[in-house]
Amino acid sequence: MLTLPFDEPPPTRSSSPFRTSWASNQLVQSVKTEPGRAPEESEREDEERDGEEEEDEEEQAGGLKIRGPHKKKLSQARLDRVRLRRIEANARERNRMHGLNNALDSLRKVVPCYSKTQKLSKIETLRLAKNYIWALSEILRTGKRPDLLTFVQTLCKGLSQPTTNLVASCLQLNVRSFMSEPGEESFSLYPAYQYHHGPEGVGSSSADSGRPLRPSGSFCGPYKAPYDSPSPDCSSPLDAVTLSPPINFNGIFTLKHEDSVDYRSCHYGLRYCSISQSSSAELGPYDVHLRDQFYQVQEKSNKHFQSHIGGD
DNA sequence: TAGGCCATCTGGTCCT
DNA sequence: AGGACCAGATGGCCTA
Repeated sequence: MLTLPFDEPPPTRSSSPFRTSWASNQLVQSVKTEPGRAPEESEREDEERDGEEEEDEEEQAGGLKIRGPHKKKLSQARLDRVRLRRIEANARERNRMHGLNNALDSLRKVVPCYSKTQKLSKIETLRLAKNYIWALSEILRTGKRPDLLTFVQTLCKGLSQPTTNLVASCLQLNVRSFMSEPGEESFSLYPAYQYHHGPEGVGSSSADSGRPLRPSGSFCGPYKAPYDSPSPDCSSPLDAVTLSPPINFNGIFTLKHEDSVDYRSCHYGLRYCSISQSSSAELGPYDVHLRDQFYQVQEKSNKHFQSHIGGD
């Protein structure tokens, strides 16, 4: 019998059959009885264990070689050693995957819409992170700030509907406003501004009324393609005309998080962004600021936006 | 109940 | 030889 050869406690998932066999700490037995283990493997090992004098019977089936090169018979001691190594390898693999999952958790915390209660799946986390990186890098590259809706659209490219919904709800956007294909009749935009202030505060889109969606000189001018280069998913930039709500997404969204995030500990994006003062000013409220400037700037930005809304 | 997601085991490959 | 990495297989859990 082996004791746990690993410094890490067993995984917490008690329902796993592997976990059960692991917890039982019955080395050989676990090898024999592990669910999910191909039965023929166990049989093979039994043969190997029992018939050392037999000449590789399992390698021949109807005259066809079904396994690799001729193998030497393993002594019982060697067999035990192989099993031990297998179990150690399993533990290492488990730890490796735990490390990978920890890294993914870290990633979840620094992409938009982090929530402990509604975790993004692994694949969605990676996709969102990729979109996020791409969008931020485009902002830095062009020095232009896209409007919120476009930013969200970019973030959601390639994401599943549920994740898209999550991002949208985090940003308090009407999902339909950016899920609809450009050109579709239903492509109306009801961003957070309307969400908060009602339709009268928004009016209709500038496409069907002469009235701009926001005061001139406000945060977002009439829509322009926000990015010069295609998105990572090779979609064309999405068309949108929108009014940007007072949401900061300089890597940090003002979101409806169930679990509030301590942004001071999440200085994602800020570490590796060194932007000039001028470009920083140009970027406006959504853009990357040095960490120690963040709260100050955010407050200013929101005030600025509020004053526009109030005066409209 | 099907499908998505996940944790784990496993054997193969590559590298040191 | 042994560790890291990878992909396939398997089975459990959860949700629509």
